[in-house]
Amino acid sequence: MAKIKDVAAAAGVSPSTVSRVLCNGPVSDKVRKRVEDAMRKLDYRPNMAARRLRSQHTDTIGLIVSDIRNPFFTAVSRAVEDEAYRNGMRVILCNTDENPDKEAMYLRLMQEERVTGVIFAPTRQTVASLDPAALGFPVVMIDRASRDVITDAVVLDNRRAAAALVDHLLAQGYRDIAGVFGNTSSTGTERHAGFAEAMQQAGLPAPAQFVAPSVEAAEQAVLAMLAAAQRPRALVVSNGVLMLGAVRALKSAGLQWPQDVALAGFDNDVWTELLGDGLTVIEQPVGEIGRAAMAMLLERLDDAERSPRIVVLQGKLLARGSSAAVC
Amino acid sequence: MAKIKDVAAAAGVSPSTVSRVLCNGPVSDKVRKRVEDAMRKLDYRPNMAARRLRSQHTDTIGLIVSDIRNPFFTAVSRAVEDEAYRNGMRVILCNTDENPDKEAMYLRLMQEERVTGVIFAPTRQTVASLDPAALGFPVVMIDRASRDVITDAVVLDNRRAAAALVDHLLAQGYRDIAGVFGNTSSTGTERHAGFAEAMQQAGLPAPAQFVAPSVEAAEQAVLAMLAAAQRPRALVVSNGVLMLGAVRALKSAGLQWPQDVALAGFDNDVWTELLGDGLTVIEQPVGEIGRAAMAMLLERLDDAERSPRIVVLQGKLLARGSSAAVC
DNA sequence: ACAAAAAGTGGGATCGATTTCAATTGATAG
DNA sequence: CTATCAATTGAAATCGATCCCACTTTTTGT
Repeated sequence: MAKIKDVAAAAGVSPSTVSRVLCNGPVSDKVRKRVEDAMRKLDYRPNMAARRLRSQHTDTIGLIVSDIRNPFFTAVSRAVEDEAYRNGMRVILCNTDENPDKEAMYLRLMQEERVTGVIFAPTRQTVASLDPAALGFPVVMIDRASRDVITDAVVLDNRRAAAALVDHLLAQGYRDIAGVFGNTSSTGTERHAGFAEAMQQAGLPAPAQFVAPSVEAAEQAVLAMLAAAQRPRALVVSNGVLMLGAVRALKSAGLQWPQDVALAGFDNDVWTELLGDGLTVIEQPVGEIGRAAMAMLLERLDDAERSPRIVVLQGKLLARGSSAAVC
Repeated sequence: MAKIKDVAAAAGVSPSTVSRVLCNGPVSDKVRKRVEDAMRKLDYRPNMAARRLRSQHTDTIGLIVSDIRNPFFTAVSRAVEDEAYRNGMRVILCNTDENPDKEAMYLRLMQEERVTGVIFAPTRQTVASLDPAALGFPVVMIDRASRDVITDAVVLDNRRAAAALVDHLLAQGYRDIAGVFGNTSSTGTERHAGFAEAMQQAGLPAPAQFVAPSVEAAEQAVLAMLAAAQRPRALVVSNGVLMLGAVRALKSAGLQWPQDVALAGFDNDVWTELLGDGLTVIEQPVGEIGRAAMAMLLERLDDAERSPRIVVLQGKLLARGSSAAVC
């Protein structure tokens, strides 16, 4: 494979000059053309490892999420990658399965890669123990954020969104409402807070379950809730993955929604509108979240000193059949 | 940030020796421990760019798919990444949107990265024009493959699977069966072939539509088919994305399945089992596809000379309500 | 106990680019 | 026509590791 020296020789210039046309340095048009021709002729491909080593910037960002199969993260990832490539950067994607050990390992990996920055959806545990300053690269958190702001972050207004679901259910006439929340992320905590607050404001108890963030865990939990002495009349579910579990539980218990149990949750996954008359959900602006995260990262790279900020985006309530008022 | 020289100095050894403990070279236990302590003390992180440049292997693979948001590719990606990280390799993910220009651009990028290998789901157009030998790295195709084998590949037995769907529908008593297929990938072509063959064997006409691989395109096409003078009694749909379009079309046309139109397709996406009594689909072994692709790549790296092979995996027919016999 | 083989270690070249600095060329002004 | 300055270009150092080779130390066999 041709290297820069070969191109230089073929074009009758020095390697420095070739490098300059590569980096858009000052080169006369005549020479530039000659060099570009030589590159084409030799089918030259600059060696990224060499460039990165010498130039000390990798133009690579890390994207660390729990599981790319979660449609929320799938959509965010796609947006992040589009933005990244548009800005000439590469993306390294990591799945942590909400496992703090994997998170630590991938953060370490990011250091070895000397990434320009990282977009990260951390577990609560990691967020509590993380020292972003020691990492050596800026971090933008997504979906989840630390209580006391230390890094940039892009999150949904989770409390408000959860409260909106509750208010909607109340308006539809439901009273016995229970909640199911993920137990590993701050998102679950926040949504629970919004749920509890809204219920309290209505003078109602706010029974809630915290479960592992998997379909199976949610299914089990919801099955148990449905089998309880007095089953809730409506369910608020903290995210799309758990919602899938809830739907499975209802189906296997032979229950209908909203007739037997109303449903409302998060994430406008493609299938939610197809089920019966649709599931009522808070739609998250997934594309915008990814783009905003990438934009914040770029701004941070421009100005390392500016104080960390949190972008809070609003969800959109899509009221559908699963929370319809029962006659 | 500490470099290898600093570690060497701190441990009182030469850089060569530090490198040896990094690469599991021959080092006495005593010295190894001293070096590891120094690494810890200095919080040393090897510079990947430097290692890659010097060692001439990047331990990086490219994964080029049309869209990570397609659940099929999401699942395959996850499997590929798990395997890759298990083998100490990194993954660069690229979305091409079935666009040959983007495919070419990403392949070029892979060359610049000097990737160890690439796992690639190409469009028909690219597969036809691709010269794998000129790329400089091995390619394993997934989901799609060239007619005349030039590279390793992992694919589904598409003809058989499509035929299985047809046979199933026939067995359920359906006769007027139409097909909807993607027009950019060999997968669509193959599945159509299986569909047409099976229909022909039954002495039936095999009306088929080829559409762009998007939900919207499928929705439009199916709407048109449903509005036609004599609408088909059953639909075979070539993949999960198109199936979503078909379902939307049926819904918006106010038609029920299987009462008005039976449905059968590909990809056991989570939601397919939740819709009514479930959608009949061919389940692809998505995890296995990813793992097999990664395994083939590793084997190829071991032995560049062995002749290319294609791994053909079988799909599994999940007969559900959408293709039930109507009384 | 001694020769031969193996294991461990260090020195210095090297991977392929960018960057710094100095040199050259060309343009402009006086 | 020459002095000045800006625009191009080249030479050589450098990024941070690995690898080859030579040298020293230890182990093994007899």
